[in-house]
Amino acid sequence: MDGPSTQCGLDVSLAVIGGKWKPLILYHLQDGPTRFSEIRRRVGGISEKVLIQQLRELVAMTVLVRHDHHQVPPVVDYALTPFGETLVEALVPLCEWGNRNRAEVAGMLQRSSKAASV
Amino acid sequence: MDGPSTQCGLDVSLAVIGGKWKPLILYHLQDGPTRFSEIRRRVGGISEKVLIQQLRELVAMTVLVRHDHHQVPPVVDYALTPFGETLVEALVPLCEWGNRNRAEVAGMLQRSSKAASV
DNA sequence: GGTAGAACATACCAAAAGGTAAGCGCGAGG
DNA sequence: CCTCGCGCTTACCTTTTGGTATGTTCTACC
Repeated sequence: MDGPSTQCGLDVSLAVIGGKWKPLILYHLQDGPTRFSEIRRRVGGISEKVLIQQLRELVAMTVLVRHDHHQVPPVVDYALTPFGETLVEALVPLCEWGNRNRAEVAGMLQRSSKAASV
Repeated sequence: MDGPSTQCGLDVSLAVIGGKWKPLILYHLQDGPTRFSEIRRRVGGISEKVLIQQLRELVAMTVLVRHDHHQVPPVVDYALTPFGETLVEALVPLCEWGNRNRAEVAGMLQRSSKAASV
């Protein structure tokens, strides 16, 4: 039942980084292992529920590893796996594209009255 | 009101290629101007309503141009703009990543019982 | 005449994604 | 003792997204 859409790898990537937050989360994990609350602060605007959800999914895809320090109060951090790092690298051009065209895109979003805080 | 998420360009890119279909559509337009019905066939699995919707948005973002041949029955085609081509280029690594890891990711999706026709 | 196909529009619906709010066990700090 | 913060969980609700079904205009084909 493979549809004709199975020729390009984008469907695969989208299955991994789909959603509003995953790419952002990965981006903010580039500097090494990061604690849950720190990720939350860095990403900004994401709710705890959604963040955990996304982190779990990324861990399930072996893009991240969760490290529980077994302390109380809880100390847990998340880090990119080598596999995850290859993903982040594939994400870089898109990130740069975004930076290059931030102003332009922001302007367009405004004009189509879909204004956001971009 | 800029949140801390405004440092990386991914939010901008996501604003343009967000959604389940846009990256696929762009991919399938690489070979030049393509007619509506042909895009639909190539992408596969997308409904007319959604395709038109996505195409309109991409046109609004000046990623695509719509060319109406003013014929009846209707003949219309869509093509990447130079701007759109830069986007597609930024998408290439992600596409390659997907192809390299198709099997692995497919396996993981299965194991997490989220099976799809990937 | 009936049908098919082009490129849409429109109304309505279901599913998914995301958001809000509350609470939990527990230790540190006031 | 009260509260805060940690890393979650749960229940519930709203928004977004995508999908289905149908209709439209017109031409070509059988």
